Amino acid sequence: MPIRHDRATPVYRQLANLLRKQIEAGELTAGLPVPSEGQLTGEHGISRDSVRKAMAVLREEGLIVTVQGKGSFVAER
Amino acid sequence: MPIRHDRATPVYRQLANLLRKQIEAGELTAGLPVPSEGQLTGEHGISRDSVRKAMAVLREEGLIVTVQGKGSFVAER
DNA sequence: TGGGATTTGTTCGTATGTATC
DNA sequence: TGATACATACGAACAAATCCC
Repeated sequence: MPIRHDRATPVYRQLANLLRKQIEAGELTAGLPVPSEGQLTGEHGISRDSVRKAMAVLREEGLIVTVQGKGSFVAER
Repeated sequence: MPIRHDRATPVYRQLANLLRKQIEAGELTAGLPVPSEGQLTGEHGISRDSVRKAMAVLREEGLIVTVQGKGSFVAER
């Protein structure tokens, strides 16, 4: 499901929802990296700003852990 | 002409324009290296980010070729 | 064999400006 | 007014390739 510029749900929330589903479905595995900011901006055609906001949401939910210079990783649970 | 932080033309575009002129004027010769990222950041007082964006522009224009660990070189034509 | 220096490649961190809704 | 979104710009850390001694 592509991300839309629709006024109902912000782009960054759509991405956060998408990634959350992939984590819960096990498509993104604990300990392994989530696609990088660059990857996600390219894949979805959105700005880095929106990607980072989405990651911030997941980080606050405890679903990912982020390390400067390395990437974001699916949290162990 | 020094590079300015002016909002009309981004820093990285200014540098791309500058280097393009030097290539077209033959001041930077085919097969020889373009100044390194470190050189360009120092000379112009701009960030590596901006330098790399400028190089990306010239690379897409086919004016330079870049090799990791070696540098960027003026393309043969 | 090894290590150090240089250079580009990749990643996240932060801030600012602009535009839109 | 505030939230959203994009672009620009600077920093910082880490990774990989190349070169030389």
